[in-house]
Amino acid sequence: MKKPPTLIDVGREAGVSAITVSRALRTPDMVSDSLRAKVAAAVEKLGYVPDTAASSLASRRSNIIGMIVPSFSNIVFADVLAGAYDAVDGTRFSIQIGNVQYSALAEEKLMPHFIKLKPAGLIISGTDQTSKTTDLLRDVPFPVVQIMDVSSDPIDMIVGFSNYRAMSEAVGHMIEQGFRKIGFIGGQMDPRSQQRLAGYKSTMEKHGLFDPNMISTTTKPSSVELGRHLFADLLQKAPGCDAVVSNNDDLAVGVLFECQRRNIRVPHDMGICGFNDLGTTSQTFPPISSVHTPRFGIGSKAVELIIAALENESRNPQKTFDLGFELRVRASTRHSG
Amino acid sequence: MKKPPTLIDVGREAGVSAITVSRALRTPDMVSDSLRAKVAAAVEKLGYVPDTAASSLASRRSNIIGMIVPSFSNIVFADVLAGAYDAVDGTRFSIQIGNVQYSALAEEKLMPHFIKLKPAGLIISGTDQTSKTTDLLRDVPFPVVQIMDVSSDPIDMIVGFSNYRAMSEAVGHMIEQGFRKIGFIGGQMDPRSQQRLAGYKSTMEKHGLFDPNMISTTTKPSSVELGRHLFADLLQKAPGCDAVVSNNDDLAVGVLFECQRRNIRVPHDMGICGFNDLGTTSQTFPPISSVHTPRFGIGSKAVELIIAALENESRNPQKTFDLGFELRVRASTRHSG
DNA sequence: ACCGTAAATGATAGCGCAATCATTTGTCAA
DNA sequence: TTGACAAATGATTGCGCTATCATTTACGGT
Repeated sequence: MKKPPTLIDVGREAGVSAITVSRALRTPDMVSDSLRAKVAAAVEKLGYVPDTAASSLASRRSNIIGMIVPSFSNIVFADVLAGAYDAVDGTRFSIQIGNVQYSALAEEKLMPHFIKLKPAGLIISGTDQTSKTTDLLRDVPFPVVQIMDVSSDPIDMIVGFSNYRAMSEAVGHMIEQGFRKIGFIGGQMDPRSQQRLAGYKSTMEKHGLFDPNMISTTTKPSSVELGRHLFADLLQKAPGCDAVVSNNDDLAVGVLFECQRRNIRVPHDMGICGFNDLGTTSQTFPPISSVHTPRFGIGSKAVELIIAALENESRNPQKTFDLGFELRVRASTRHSG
Repeated sequence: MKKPPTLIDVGREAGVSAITVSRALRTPDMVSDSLRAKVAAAVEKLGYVPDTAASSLASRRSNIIGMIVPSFSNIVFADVLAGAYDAVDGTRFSIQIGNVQYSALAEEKLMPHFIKLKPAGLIISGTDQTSKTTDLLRDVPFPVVQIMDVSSDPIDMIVGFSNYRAMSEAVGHMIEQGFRKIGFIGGQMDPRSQQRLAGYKSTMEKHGLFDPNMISTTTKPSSVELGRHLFADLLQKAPGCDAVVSNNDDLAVGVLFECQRRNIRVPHDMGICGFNDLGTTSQTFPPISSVHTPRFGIGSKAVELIIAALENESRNPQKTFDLGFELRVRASTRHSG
């Protein structure tokens, strides 16, 4: 294990000083063409790789983009992560993930450590941070992007869609299709899911259809199995149910399976609408309607905003980026047609 | 934005020197009880958080555990990540994830950067690194754990299960149940999936049942939709098929949906067996048999091995950790019974 | 040729911490 | 009480890089 080369070694190889090499690598248009070529050759020959720790220490900033996700088991965040990683690919940035398991308190505890990384930017989920977290983040010298939601008062920037309107539209569609006793089931009732529930509630109320017995939720993590149980629970509390909307696709798939088991015909006897459009719902028999959400795009957009904020002196004045949603109507909610 | 406190500030607050504070925090049993208490109070009062960049630079090592995964979209790795994050929780270690999209070449390119982090350890998937990657990793001053496989010749340590034996057992079970024309479908045919295919092939051959027409694979990412297509393809190539095994659960779920659509009765007309037991297969109607794999356990064990290797001077001589698998027999393969 | 200016490169110092070596304090046997 | 030794604490230095300031070189107008 001989010692890896430093800037000094590269400089010696190229016949220049270390600081010049540093410049050639970080700000290539500030040096001459010939130098750039010499340095590139020396880097290649020696296999030089920069020391990020030393760089961070000296420059008082790192190329890490911090990303705090509530969970790995929810495939929703897998897509967001994929988008984020896609956007850093080929740049000098890298991503550091923190997992806080849907706990705002865990997030608060994690925050000082992420801040101490002097990251290029930070991505966090939703708008329901603790006030301590919010206070910290409002005073931080790097861009902060909240994701998966929209808000008129973001900490800094926010990229997402309106959970409230998305669910409202889904419920409106089902009412239009002639469903009347539409139940709501929800797992992992985090703040975004609460907004979906609010959208459900207000739309039902607007049509004089709301009945609190038609709601069955839990804080347990969402899963196909949970969907079956919540649906069974719902049928017991509100036997006349003719449709279900859920706050996540896996619940909706569970409802379909339970219907198959009980010989409940979909959509004739029971309409089903999922949320997020995670891929399975389009493949079931019958296919299940769902609200498609731009998860990958949210991840990549969040990263792009951070990189852009760093490069442009004049920050983009736009703070809220609503990437929208799209109701994908499938057989499971075609009642009247 | 006043400057965050350093060890010197904490030392001043506690009435000792900076280096003593450093010791009190890193090696608490080398200092007196009273000092430990004083330092803890000062840290608390000032809100001191260590600077990882400075620490890494000075100590020539970091507390980062590198983890290279082939993909985020495959839920298999979400579980592994969850296990790994669970195991670092409460320790001084953190995880840095690299995503290489099933490309050994991308992995090779990423490797020098991960090594330059001077990580506490590195976790990589499978045993099919490029020879350059292997050479690099054999000469590295930190523990390396390969996961998702077993091998008699790991780079350093390996945690997983035998993909070959797992699939062999699944196929053996189906033969035992009276299925004869058992097809194999596979998406994302990475090296582990190739081993599963090999297990299928050898077991079929052993019983004189092998027919190359009953294999339908692709390198496209596994999904429910892909399962439907591969199954349709299989039925065309081998119309007499009476069962299917897949290299991943989502394919198996797709097969079930396609059977429902075509009015093929499961298991009467068609047996189905999945792989990984990702949660949905146990909930379908009928439930689908699958091979349960210890994904969470693999992630946590890999991290624990790295932490243990760092703490014990005498490294554990055991290098291979076979965490096993478990065939979960469900209705979809109960043919004879 | 000369100066002024811009472009290109260099020298120095310090980021915050831990490795290393040095010193002080405490403890106990004889 | 003293000396020997261990335990506890301190001083110095440098990890590899970049911020900052300083210097050299290039070049065009007069």
